Amino acid sequence: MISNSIVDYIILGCLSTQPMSGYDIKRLISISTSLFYNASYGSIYPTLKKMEEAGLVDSQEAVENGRFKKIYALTAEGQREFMEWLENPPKPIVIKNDMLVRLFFYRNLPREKILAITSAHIEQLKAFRLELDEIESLAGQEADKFQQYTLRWGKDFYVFQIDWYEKLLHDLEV
Amino acid sequence: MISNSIVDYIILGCLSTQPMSGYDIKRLISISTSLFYNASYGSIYPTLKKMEEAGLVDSQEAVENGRFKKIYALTAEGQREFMEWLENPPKPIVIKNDMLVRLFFYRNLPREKILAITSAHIEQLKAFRLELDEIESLAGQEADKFQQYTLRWGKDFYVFQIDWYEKLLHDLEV
DNA sequence: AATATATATATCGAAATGATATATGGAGAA
DNA sequence: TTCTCCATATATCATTTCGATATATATATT
Repeated sequence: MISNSIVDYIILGCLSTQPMSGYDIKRLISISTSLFYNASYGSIYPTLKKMEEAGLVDSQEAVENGRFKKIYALTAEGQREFMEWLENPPKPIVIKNDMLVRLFFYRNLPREKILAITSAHIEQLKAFRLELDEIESLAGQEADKFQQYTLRWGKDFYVFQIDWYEKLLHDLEV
Repeated sequence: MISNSIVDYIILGCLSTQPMSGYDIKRLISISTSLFYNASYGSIYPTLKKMEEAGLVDSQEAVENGRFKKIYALTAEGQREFMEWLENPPKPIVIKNDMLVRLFFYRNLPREKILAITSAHIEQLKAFRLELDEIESLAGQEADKFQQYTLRWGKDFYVFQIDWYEKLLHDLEV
């Protein structure tokens, strides 16, 4: 394999648990890694095709509930490639944080609008924080120790953000 | 303007301080927003061209230290567009966190390798945390209150991460 | 004089996103 | 019953973005 995109390895990792379809992978990602690494259909399906050509996965067409399904499974080569990747050190984090970009330029905005947007943002963060409890009750049962750690990270990160913006609000109000 | 990429508004925001070139914008981003929103030349130069065609910026060719330079400035329309954007609520955060993806799959990795990678990751985070002090001494003088807040966020976020992984390390060691 | 680094613009291939197209099965309402 | 809506499922398309590289000149270092 030439490319080394992280999405490749998320997909291999999903298949290391059990064989599944592209749709299943997308859904699994959305209730597990999407918080800290998401992937779209537009990257999952071409990646599966590419990795099948490279011999890292193989597919088997199946009919489930009358519906056509293409089940992908790890090959020995794919398993080897995944384990090799897992031993490597991680790349630095990449963030796209719209709220902080706006904050960076808020000198241009009247105070009351800043307060309103910040308050609304805190409510948004609290809602996302609560969604994680739902995800936990959905996926938490069969999650292993490490998967539970990453869920914990998500919760802690939202608490960090909520606290941070509440402190900002307090600073701006006095 | 049809597109609404955040990068468009980072560029407009940079130009709202003073007229500057694409290279200047890239450098300014790298010591300010890059931590929470980065942009490459491959997006800055085409965006400047697009926005000039849309009438949001205009350019003026100049020679500085014998070198050719294309200085972009905000138009009244660009200023208006930027202010309008600034009043809107932010989009949700997007993260690409390689370390957490790996952690998610660490059930497959021997314990001592997990400990080694985590320790190295903490050292990385500490180094990035220290780089922010350098950035502060570089850009901190002329930074306004809001720009200082975003720098503070960066520092707090790295401290959060360092604490979090140190706690993880402790959990895994006992 | 030679080499490396910083300034500066620009573009390219590869990858990712967000949206949409297509199609079927099942649930519930009219 | 039939109609509509939603979930399942695969796939692709236009647009955006990244990371790398090409090109060229000025300055600093050796």
